[in-house]
Amino acid sequence: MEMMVKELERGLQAAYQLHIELTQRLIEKQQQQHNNEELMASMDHHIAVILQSFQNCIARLRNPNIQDPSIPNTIPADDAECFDIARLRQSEPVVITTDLKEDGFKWRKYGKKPILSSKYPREYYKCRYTENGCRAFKYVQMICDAPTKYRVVYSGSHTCKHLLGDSPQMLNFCGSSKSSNLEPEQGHVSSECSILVPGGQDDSEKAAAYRTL
DNA sequence: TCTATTTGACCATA
DNA sequence: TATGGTCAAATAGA
Repeated sequence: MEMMVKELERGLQAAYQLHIELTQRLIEKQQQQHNNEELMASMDHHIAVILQSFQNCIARLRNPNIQDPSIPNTIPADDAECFDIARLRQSEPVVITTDLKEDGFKWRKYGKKPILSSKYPREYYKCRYTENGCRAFKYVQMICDAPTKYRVVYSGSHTCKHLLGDSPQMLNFCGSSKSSNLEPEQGHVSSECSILVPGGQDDSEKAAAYRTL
């Protein structure tokens, strides 16, 4: 049983890595030629399906009582400390990344706070174009330093068009509409180093995903 | 001089 | 009341 979970987690992690690398290459390619939105959207869709399958299986194996993926799972206290459960329950997309390079948007840092449950401070960012009505924001928190990993939590939706390379089709955080009722832009494609955990998913899936990282 | 970052203070919430 | 989130003045860098 535990071995099955481990194997699934390994597959999930590999799928995440594939997602990250493919997305990164496609973004690079897109900056040279602007005609591969269909390919990106298609790739994103297939990878999302793969990731969801892994997450569902892991969640079910870890908690056989789960009848439906939408039913929240219980997360061990240890994990709760690591992953800030209060935030997870707000159904925001979370990204675990090893670097904080461009994610396709321009951000302005507006705050930094030490977090009690973590030895690393949390940094708060808003979209650079909030004055244009864009309500996207995120916060970044280092979750370990060797190797360096950051958890990035996104909230709100980008309504601005100021994306890197002026490619408005590049990214929209599907499922992040808790604080926005705006429609997602056409062709949501996750960004460089992104591991999307859309808000529609349940906590057990998220927790399963996090445990692998 | 403009823009981005830092940081202390204030506010909201549990 | 403790904690997290945001604001805004001060500061740094280009």
